Amino acid sequence: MQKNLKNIFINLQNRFGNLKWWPVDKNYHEKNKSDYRFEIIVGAILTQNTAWSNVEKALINIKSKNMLDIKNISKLEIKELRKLIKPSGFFNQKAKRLKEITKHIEKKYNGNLDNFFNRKIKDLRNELLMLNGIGPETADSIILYAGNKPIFVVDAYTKRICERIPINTKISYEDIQNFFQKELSKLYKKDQLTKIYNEFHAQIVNLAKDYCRKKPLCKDCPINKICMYKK
DNA sequence: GTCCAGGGCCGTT
DNA sequence: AACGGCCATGGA
Repeated sequence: MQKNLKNIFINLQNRFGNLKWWPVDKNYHEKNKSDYRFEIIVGAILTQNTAWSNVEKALINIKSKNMLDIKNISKLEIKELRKLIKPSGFFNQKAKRLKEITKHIEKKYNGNLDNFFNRKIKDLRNELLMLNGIGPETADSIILYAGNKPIFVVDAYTKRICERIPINTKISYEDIQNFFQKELSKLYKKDQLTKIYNEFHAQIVNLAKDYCRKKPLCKDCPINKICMYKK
C-alpha cells in the first residue's frame, strides 16, 4: 500500500462514502430566504475548539429568534448574543468575534456576501485574518465552505493524522496546507479542486472523530495498512 | 469526577 | 519563532 494522498482519499471514501459538508440545513435557508453561507461563517467561529454538538445548540437558539442574518447579528445587543450562543462555550469572545465580522461585512460590503467573496483568495484571506478572532483555520473554512473557493483547510485533526501516518514532518499550518494543495493539484483538474478540498477535509474530520482519536482505534481504521502509527 | 472538542489571542521567553 | 495559559459548555 502506498501512502500517497490519492490512495488515502480513496480508502476514506470507500469507508465513509460521499460526505455532505459543511453541515448546514439548506432547506431552512430556502424557506426563510436567508443565506446559507452566513450560517457557515457563524458555525466556523462557534466551532473553534468546540464540539459540533454544542455549536448546533447555539445555532438552534439563533434560528429560534430569527437572528441568523448579517444585519440582525450586527445590530443585536452583545449581551443577547452571548445568551444565544452560550451552549457553544467561550461565549464572551465568540460573541465579540461574531459582532466584528458581521459589522465588517455590513459596513464594507453593505452586508452583501457576493461582494464579500467575489475577489482573489489571497485578498479575501488576508482581510479575514485582519479580524480579531479569525485565524488561519477559521478563515480557510469560510473561504472553502462558504465562499466555494479552492483552499485546503488544516485543523488539529489534519496535523494529528499527518504526524501519525506520517505523511511529512512539517508542522506549521502553511506547510501542511501547501503540501496538500501541491499534491492534490497534480492529481486533479483545477475546476475540481474546490470539491476535492471540501470532501478531503470532511473525510479527515470523520476519520479523526471515529478512529484517529487522541486515543486511536487503529484496529478498524480504514487506512491502518498505510499508517505506521503503533506498529 | 476527568477528559476532550473542527482555535486563536496574548504575554513571556 | 515557539510556547503556555486562558477562554466555557456539554457529552462520553
